[in-house]
Amino acid sequence: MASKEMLAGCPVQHALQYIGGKWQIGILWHLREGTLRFNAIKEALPGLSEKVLADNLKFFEQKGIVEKQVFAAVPPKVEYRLTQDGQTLIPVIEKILLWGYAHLQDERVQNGTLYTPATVLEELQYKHDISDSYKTGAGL
Amino acid sequence: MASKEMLAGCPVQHALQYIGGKWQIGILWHLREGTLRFNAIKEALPGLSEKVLADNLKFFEQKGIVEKQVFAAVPPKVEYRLTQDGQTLIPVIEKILLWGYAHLQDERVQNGTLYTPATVLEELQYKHDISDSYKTGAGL
DNA sequence: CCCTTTAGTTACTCCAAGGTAAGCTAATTA
DNA sequence: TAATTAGCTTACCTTGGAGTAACTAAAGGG
Repeated sequence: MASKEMLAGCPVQHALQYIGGKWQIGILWHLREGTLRFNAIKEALPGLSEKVLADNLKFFEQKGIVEKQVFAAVPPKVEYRLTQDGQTLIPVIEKILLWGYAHLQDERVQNGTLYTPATVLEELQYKHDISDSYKTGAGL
Repeated sequence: MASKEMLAGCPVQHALQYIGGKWQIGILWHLREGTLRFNAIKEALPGLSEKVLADNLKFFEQKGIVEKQVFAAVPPKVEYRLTQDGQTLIPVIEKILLWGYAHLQDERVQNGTLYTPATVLEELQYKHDISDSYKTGAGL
């Protein structure tokens, strides 16, 4: 994270440190509603390895985006939650997610992969598909 | 672009194809208000090489995000503009940019690098600094 | 005594995004 | 005749984000 050759002070490159990684948005998104244990995040994001998750959480913690709470127990229990600062990223991520979802549908419509009329989708999508999948985390 | 191992159908990874690259947001942002020639984009983004710009424009064109118009002339004249589809990314990018700008300021305030009271900034920033730098492209 | 559990760490590899530099075209200009 | 221009392409190299797998601690259960 935080590539060496970055234009200092560029808001784009700054923001990309937090949301440009393959799993960063997914991790933050799943933390949006509360506290999660390490394994809970991992299981919410199939394909995400322990190493990458640990790396990302360490980065977020160091940047004040995520808080870590360690319980003295064996086996270990560690909880992660967004800080107030971290919460500010959620509306940004929402926008990205909405675009991704909508554009994915458009692509399928043009491919003929999706056979539901686009007009129906436009009605449904924002009221049903998206809010549902946001709640369940499906597709993330 | 479009990494091989991508979870098919994941809206996050889909969106990151378009905004996750180091220069993608910058390129799209500078095209937001109209048509630009190849070199105009290049000069607007110091550090961006011709190869990377060409690669990105080719990707965007292929994906229907950007339109290319070639004029039969020597030396060549080529213009790029956002498609309607491409325009849908601008509000997303705006959100990212605003967050990046604000968070950058917060960082400086905490570092003591920035000596203007935060309360003053909150008033000014969204009405002056940001809209100005957006218009001039400063910091991109 | 060994297995399981959680939350990691360490060592290693890989690949593609990105950076660097040179070459190309063909008409115009000095 | 040589340089300049715009918009690329090609070849090459570097880097770091991400993937894989093995290893760890310490308590509790079978």
